Amino acid sequence: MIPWVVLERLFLYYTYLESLPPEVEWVSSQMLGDALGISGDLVRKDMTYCTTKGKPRQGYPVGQLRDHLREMLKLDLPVNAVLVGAGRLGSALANYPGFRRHNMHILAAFDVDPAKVGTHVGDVPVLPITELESFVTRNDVCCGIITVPASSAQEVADMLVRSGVRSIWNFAPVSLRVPHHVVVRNENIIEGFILLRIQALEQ
Amino acid sequence: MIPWVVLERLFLYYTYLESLPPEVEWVSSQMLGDALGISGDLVRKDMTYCTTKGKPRQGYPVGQLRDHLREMLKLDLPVNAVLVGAGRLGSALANYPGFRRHNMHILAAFDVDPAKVGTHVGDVPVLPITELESFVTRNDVCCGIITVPASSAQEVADMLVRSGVRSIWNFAPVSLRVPHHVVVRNENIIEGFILLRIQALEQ
DNA sequence: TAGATTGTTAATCGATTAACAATC
DNA sequence: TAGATTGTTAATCGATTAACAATC
Repeated sequence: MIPWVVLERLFLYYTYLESLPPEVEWVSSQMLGDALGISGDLVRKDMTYCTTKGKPRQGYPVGQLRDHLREMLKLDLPVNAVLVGAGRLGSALANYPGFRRHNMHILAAFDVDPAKVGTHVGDVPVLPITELESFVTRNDVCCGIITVPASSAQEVADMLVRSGVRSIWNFAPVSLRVPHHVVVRNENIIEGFILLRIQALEQ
Repeated sequence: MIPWVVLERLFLYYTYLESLPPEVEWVSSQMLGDALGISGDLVRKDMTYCTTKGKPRQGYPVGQLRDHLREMLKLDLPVNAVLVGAGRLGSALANYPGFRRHNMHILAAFDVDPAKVGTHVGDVPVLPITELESFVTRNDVCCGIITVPASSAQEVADMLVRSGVRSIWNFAPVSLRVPHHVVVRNENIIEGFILLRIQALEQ
């Protein structure tokens, strides 16, 4: 119901509020916006999605707003995920401290390489890809993270869909085809770079 | 001049055209769109930014369009970059094969940790952070990639700006403040996850 | 009180979709 | 020719910005 663009900004607000020292009790739309490169107008508009109300001349109550955003973004709800592809990127993600802090639990990584099976990436065990589907089904995994090469990404996505995940986070540089009930987010690494270089070269 | 959203899609088109077998000589807007989850209408609209023209009943000439997109996106122009932060994510990026394929050269990585200095991530040498500014100035580096923790990201960004990079690709979960002439792309890893979990949980 | 800041409505802007004549 | 597909214009949609009355 809340548009994605708004959700993204709500999460930015949340992160910023978390970073404030505890003695800061009020924050104005202007302050919030300036810190994040967003106009104060837009911040106030976004706030209409929150039940937390501001006060003229004071702004918004930091603690209350932060807690409310935390609830809206469901940050307290634990979510189980698996990683497919235990290469360097997979390993980096498995160890990303932000995940645990936000109640995101990567239960296992899967790989085709027999040399990797049985090892760990961080403290995440690497299992054979053949066990992916039964593992997902048994462990209430709702999110699959794809960090395999582009050539096998679709195949992995199909396996994840079959095993019942509701969302896929794709780091392979391809567009995945999945049924409507599965949400996909493409994180096309190279694309960011291309855009940056174009911008930088044009100046 | 071409809007970012369009540039992103042009790159998707390019990637798709590259993946086609050589015997495919023509591609219609419908085909292109279907493969990428984009409407044919929008594909044709995007094509108005290209000088390559399509033909009624045939579509667009694959080879010509691909070459033209390659030129528009300046994929042949080599670009030098440096990596700041030689942790797991930095290491994953240093070894990402797509960069070299797209003429993106990561010349060096920088880190504060003396244990890392002198080693390599992939075939990229790790240098002390104190040498960052002089290295960037001497080697015509136009892009800095930040993979340090959030707490030191702004400091690193300031160093990069001082040394004259024109673009910054930021993987730390903070909003960076930089002058107008520097382009920043934030790749806030955790944000993608948060959005996915909300979508998946709401269904 | 005066002034800062909210909450909300109206105006603007830009991107996508729809429609359709032109064309091979 | 008939039909598929382009290129382009108009309509729609949604997001951001501007404006301003309400309020503490």
